[in-house]
Amino acid sequence: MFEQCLYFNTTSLARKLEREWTVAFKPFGLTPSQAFLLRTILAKPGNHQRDLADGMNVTTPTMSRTLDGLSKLGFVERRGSDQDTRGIQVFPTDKALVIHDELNAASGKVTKKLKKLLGTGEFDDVVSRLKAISAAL
Amino acid sequence: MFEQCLYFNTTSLARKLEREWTVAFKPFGLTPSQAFLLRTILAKPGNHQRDLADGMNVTTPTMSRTLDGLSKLGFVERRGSDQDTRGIQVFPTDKALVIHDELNAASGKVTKKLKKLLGTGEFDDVVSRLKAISAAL
DNA sequence: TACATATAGTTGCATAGCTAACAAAAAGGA
DNA sequence: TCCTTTTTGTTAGCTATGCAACTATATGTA
Repeated sequence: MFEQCLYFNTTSLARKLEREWTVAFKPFGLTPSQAFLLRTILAKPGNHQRDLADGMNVTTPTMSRTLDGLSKLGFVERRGSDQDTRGIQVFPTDKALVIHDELNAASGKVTKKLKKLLGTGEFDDVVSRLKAISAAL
Repeated sequence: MFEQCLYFNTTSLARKLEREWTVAFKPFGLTPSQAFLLRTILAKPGNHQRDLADGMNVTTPTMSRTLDGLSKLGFVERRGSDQDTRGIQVFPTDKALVIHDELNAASGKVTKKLKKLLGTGEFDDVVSRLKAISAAL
């Protein structure tokens, strides 16, 4: 029915990938959204929520709530910004630092598996095209 | 950070497309999920919920609740199957038949816009690849 | 300075999606 | 036939996501 629909095929694939990554991050007690956000925070501590939201392409309410979750789990800490008292900077806790490498390793494992399944060339090519489409929208 | 990640780019694009299609179906009072499901039901009335769930690549609880929504809006009707009394067949109501053409027209309009933006060749190529990846997973 | 506008975050309320647990009916086998 | 297993749907409870509305602070301008 929707074989040629970009929306249908994109969202459908997104659900399949979501299931794949859910399994990968389960040992950490993290959902894919939480895990990817945490990886971003670990890679660059001190980002403002606004920038995190832009970077992950979600709205600020979504970012606010995902951070609530990570905060409750003890993986991140929010501190008021010095430069702009409206803004809030986000930092990883020690608990997050401990799993940093394992988290990246788990991610790398899934990517490797998918690349093997699809072929590295095909994998990279599709990702590039997806990025190009996102940029065009 | 996740420039080369299939999951990240797919889900990110999915969110952007979701926003695009949300606007398109708003005049009908339908969300994209509801609208695509309704189009499926209009195209082939009498499908069982199980088959609809498989076709849309969602779980049965999700299908059940999306149908609850369409049912509450008066667009679909559920009838117990004769062959298998466990099963439930789904039919469009007259209210749905009335908007059938407009719904497809609205969808076609968005697709046309996206094809123009991305180029028809690129569009079709990406969709084919997404389908291939879905099939491989 | 004072007021209007813009920006950062949160909260309320909605849908979409999942897993787990359940009820009911069908299918299969001893 | 009777019992086990499988299948179909629903319900409960969770996260993810969005929009609208709100608070608080910053910025820009008269």
